Amino acid sequence: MARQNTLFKEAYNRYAARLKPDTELPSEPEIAAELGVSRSTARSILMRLNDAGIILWNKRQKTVLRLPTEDDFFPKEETDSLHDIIERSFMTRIMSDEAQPGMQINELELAREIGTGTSVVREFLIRFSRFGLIEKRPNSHWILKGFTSEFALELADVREMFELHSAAQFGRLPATHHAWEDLKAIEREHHALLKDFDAHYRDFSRLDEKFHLLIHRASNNRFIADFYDVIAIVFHYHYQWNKALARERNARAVSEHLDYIEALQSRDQQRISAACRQHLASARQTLLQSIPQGAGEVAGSAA
Amino acid sequence: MARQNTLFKEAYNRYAARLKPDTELPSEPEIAAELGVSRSTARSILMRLNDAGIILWNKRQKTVLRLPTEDDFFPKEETDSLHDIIERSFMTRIMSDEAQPGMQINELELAREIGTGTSVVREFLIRFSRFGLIEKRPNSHWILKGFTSEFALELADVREMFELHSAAQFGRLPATHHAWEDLKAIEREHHALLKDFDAHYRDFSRLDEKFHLLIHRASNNRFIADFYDVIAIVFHYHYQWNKALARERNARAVSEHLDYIEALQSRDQQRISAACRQHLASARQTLLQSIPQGAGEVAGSAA
DNA sequence: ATTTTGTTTTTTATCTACAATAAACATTTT
DNA sequence: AAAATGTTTATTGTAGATAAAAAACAAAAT
Repeated sequence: MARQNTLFKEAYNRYAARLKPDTELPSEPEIAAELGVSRSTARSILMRLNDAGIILWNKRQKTVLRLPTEDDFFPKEETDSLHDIIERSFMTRIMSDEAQPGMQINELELAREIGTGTSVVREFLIRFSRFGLIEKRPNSHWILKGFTSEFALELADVREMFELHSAAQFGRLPATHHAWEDLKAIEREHHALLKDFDAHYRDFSRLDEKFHLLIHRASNNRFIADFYDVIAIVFHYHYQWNKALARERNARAVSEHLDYIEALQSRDQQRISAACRQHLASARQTLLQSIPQGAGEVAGSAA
Repeated sequence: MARQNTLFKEAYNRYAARLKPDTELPSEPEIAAELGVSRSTARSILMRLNDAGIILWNKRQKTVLRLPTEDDFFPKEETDSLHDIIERSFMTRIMSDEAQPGMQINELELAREIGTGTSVVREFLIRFSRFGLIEKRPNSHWILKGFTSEFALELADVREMFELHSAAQFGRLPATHHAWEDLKAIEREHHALLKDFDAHYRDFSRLDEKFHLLIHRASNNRFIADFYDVIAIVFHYHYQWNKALARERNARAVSEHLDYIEALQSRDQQRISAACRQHLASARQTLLQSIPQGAGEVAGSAA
């Protein structure tokens, strides 16, 4: 098959879930905009809802007849985009113990294991290469550089440069800028998390990402924003993978965040810089401690 | 056809050009290593050299009979890799006046104009997107963000952060490190350039790239190294494109480079930082001055 | 006159096939 | 035995085909 209609299925599920009984649905362009898809896809969704007897569709009239049942939804396996499937599958492999730095990556083999064509895998690898974890030998294979301590150090260095810059910019934002409200909201979320920390400390990673993203946005720089994707993906899989001492780590990070937020709100560049450094230094520590031991010592590609 | 044998042709030309009359050629693996290709490709080259009567090849015996003539070489158009062709073609379009920021990029159209398949164009665009000049709308087209003043400013900001960091690292390199010799050599090249500046100032761009690359290498950071590709490509096409005032610009840059080199050699972090800032500030100026006027304002193309 | 729906066209995402190239294996030569 | 050559196999790079999705165009309804 040339292409899976996962977008349609995913959007269908999304829309079906939010239907309210005995209501009228808006116009096609409006539905499309709500779902973030084209009108063609929106129409396909309406058509299927109509066929399933969930709505009655006649030109402008679109009446919800009943709520969808479990059976009306597409199963979750069918709604993942190919790109997400490959990313998950690939990251799991990269973070596993079998993955040794210096290892070759075989496009065809990867494609077969994931159950997809080679071109998608290929395009994924090209996109993924900007994360610095793999490298291409032209006319030949990819090489896994691996999640090594060198990687973590290089990542942390750039992160520090960028975040110091962004945090300084943040401190210069005019008082009317909406980022200040966003920061307040994030501060409240931190306090809420602390209220019942034992029950909620696992939610910290989401909040962490949100906080740093807000800061990086202040830089208004596409290269910094793009680099934040690298950090986000590394931390995302890193959190999933290394759960030891999560409670202590997160507790420390929350308290550092609160200092950092306070410093930002003071708009005192000295304080901002100090709080930022403090937090990033301990984030660096955390990342380094989670590197699989022995990684980096294997096969330092000579060729 | 599935694939062009441009690698073979390019390597053939390269090898034919360095043949010396009445000599014996080394073993196949040795030739392959010299050319940076696989033994299969090296053998194809030998086979063709033999067929053309340029060498006599019998197992281990490979005697050069005559030097290749003009006709023996493949024409230059046939030795460019597809990737290079696409890059050139695409950069020319991007830098041209017709290219307005916000414009859509059509894969199929690009492929047709370049005379190639869509997959190569697609993969090129994915790779190219890290330069921050284009952006993808998922399930839809690419958008040209364009060579605007925002782009130049964002690029210059990151460049300054990275180069200050790298230059500081450079200053800490042990005296035995070969980078110091490389720096000396580059210093000499600058002086040589100055000797007959009017005749040679156009060679400066090559030297400029070499100099900054040397500095960035000291950072030993893959993200900084990767980012330098962005700078290099922008400056490469920028130099080609904006030749006005080249002499003055280059004269100024050479003198700044010499200060910068001296500062590095002093290993005094204060001096290094000052010289680096000085030079990057004027590089930023230069880049900004070369932005096509009106870029960034999508609608009206002023006369 | 603008918005909505109906219909058609264009473009992207993905798969498959195949030549070029690399890599592996087998045989010969030193 | 080690290195070189000869031969076969595996993998990448690229083109072309096709379904999904977006976009454009046309007709109808407010």
